[in-house]
Amino acid sequence: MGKREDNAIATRQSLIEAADHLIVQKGYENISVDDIVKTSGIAKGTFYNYFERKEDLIFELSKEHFAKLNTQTILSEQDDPIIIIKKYLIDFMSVIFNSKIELARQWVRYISFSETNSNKWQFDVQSFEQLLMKLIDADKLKVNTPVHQLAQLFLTEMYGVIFTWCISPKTVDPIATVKRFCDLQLSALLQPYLINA
Amino acid sequence: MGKREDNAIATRQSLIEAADHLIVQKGYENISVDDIVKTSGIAKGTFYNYFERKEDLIFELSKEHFAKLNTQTILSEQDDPIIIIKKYLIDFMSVIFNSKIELARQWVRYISFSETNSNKWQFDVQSFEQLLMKLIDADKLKVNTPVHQLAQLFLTEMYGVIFTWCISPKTVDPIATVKRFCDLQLSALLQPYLINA
Amino acid sequence: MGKREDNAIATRQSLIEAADHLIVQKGYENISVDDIVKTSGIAKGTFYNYFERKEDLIFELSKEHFAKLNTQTILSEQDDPIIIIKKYLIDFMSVIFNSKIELARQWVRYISFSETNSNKWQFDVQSFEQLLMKLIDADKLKVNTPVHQLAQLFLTEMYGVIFTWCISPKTVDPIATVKRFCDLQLSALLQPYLINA
Amino acid sequence: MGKREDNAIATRQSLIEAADHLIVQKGYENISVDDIVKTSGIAKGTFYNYFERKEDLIFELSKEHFAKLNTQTILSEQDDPIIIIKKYLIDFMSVIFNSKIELARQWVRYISFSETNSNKWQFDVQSFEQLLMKLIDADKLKVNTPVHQLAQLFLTEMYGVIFTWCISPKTVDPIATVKRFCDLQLSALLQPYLINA
DNA sequence: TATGAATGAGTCTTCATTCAT
DNA sequence: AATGAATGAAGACTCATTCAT
Repeated sequence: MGKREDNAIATRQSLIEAADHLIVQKGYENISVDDIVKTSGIAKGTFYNYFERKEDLIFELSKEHFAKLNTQTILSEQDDPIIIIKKYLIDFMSVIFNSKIELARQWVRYISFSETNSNKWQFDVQSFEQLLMKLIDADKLKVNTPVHQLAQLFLTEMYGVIFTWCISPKTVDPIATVKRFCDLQLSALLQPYLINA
Repeated sequence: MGKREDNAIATRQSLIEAADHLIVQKGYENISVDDIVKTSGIAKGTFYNYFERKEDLIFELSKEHFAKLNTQTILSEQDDPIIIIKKYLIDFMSVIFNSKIELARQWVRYISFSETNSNKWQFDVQSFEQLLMKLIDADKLKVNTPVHQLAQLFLTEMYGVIFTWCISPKTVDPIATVKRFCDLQLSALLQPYLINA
Repeated sequence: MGKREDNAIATRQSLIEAADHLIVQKGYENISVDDIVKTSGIAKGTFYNYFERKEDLIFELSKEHFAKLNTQTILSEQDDPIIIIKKYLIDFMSVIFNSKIELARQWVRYISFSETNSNKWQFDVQSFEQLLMKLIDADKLKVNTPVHQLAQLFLTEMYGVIFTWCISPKTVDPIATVKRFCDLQLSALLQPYLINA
Repeated sequence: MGKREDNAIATRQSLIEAADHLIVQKGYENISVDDIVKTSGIAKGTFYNYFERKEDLIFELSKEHFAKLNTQTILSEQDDPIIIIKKYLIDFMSVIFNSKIELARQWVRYISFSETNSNKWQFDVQSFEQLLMKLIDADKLKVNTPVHQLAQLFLTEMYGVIFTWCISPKTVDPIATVKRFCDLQLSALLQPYLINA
């Protein structure tokens, strides 16, 4: 409501943005509260009015941060489910590819840090499951499609591409790899579950 | 005659083992030289007789770990190339699975840190290429098999499995995932290149 | 209203004073941040709120010391330029002599460390040049007096005295040496440029 | 006698030379026993067979080191004592000037470190006293010449020149300064003690 | 005598967190 | 709610010295 609340929200946002900015430059492990408050121009004490511990901001951040990497599930009006899925996967990879590789690396490092960071993975699997379920609802896939299994399988491939890209950006082209994956395997994998119009 | 030399080697080994032990418990970033020397019962100064900086030990460790994670390419006397490949991939994953998950996590974090660590990936791809070439030589695959492409594809999947396992060990079962991958996709992918006896 | 600011200034001053005190006792190279904070009763971390590195405090100190060592050029109402100059040189030396010898030593070591510390020397030469020029203006020295040359000559002698005093305080008496220098050489050196009333 | 003794002397010398070499590069305070033994290729333990403590070598070194800066008192067959003295002083300064300025700086820093290092100064004063006494013996100076006083006075000037050269090598030309000093003051100072042939 | 591994006190520096203003 | 000075534990690294071989 009031101006005060707005200011408070703005302050909080400043801190998050500063941290976000710093993470890309220095990596998760190497940002200090000092860095954050200096970058945001906010007093150190103020930081602790908003976050009980540094970790809290990091957690907050991961939500903000990886939201950027989330694909919008837009079910195109396309007919062919294979093309729909291919588009989805390419979009998914594009979002990551278009971010800087450093961001992707930080993400890999962060996400593999501990089980508490598995949200993104869970979320991605669920999103893909939803896509498949929409396709089922739209009578484009059979009701017995093993939604969860396929989602895991596809996402595993996606994560593998991201990972190997981080490892060897010169020899791995993420988008091309996804395209190849789709062309080589998609129809084979989905064949049993397709409903032919 | 090498009592002193033996002791020296033992000391060095103690340090490495202590570090190795601690990494599994606390993770890469959270082990201190103090921890290491206390665990190994060696004086702090001694540490620096063996490693110029803490990083050097970490590097040393990574090398050991990488070595551990290398699969022996043993071409079994099996007939069916699909079974041979499946066995190879399962062996590959078993080596990693049998190491502690913390070790795998450290490896993921380390390997994704920068391009300079891409050797393992290159090595793994090459190893798999060699397997495929052996199969070609043994007249089990056609000579036009796209060796490099397939190797990248399979290894990407493997790396994806490792990665997602690190992220979400409770929902991902690496060995089962590899088996499922093989069952669902191997024959489809290799079909065009199989030579039927 | 500046209670906090006042405290901060006091803290900073405590640190400087503690360091100053320690330097006299132990010498430049032998004081540690630990010593300083223990002496001043301030927490170690606080030190680094005020000085980015130990060196910075040392530099700060040098500035203070240099300031202390600067002689006030007060042109006395004396008639005889020789007496005026003698007084000036004795004053100059007294300032240094009255500081502890350790301080002088630190100064010698600091100032000779590199060219970047040559300000004090330049400043001293200029100050003496100004004295001579005032004497010219007051019609006590001829206008063709080689101001710069004489200034360098005299100051070289002064610096030599300080240096040898630091080396051998038992055999060198700085004030007496300056007096002797004046008595033996001043009239001879200035003779050509004196204006007799 | 034996080979053993020779070796021992050689080892000792190696250590001194290595330290000597390092001092010019890194300064008195910054050389470590480690540096010394690495440079000389001798084992660390061996160092302590020759010197009880690091300081002992430093002391040893100062003797060797500054011996280099000692002028050979060669009484030329010149007639005029003023010219003889001038030549001596210029030689004195040349030795220092011809060494690198860094060496001179180290020397200034070292020599001013504490009273224990006053040998060089004492030695220089005595050498000059000897010169003056030779001139008295040769009937070129009167027997009532204040040998010690003049020696101190001249050497103070010399040390002043060295010191200011270290401080401001760009504005101070040691040799020229000595020449100027001699030309301006030598005859005036010696006048009372000259014996005219 | 020569060796070099072992030692541990000591050094600088960082940083998350607290708290009086 | 905002501030920023104060804190002290913890970290990496150095180095003169000892001592068993």
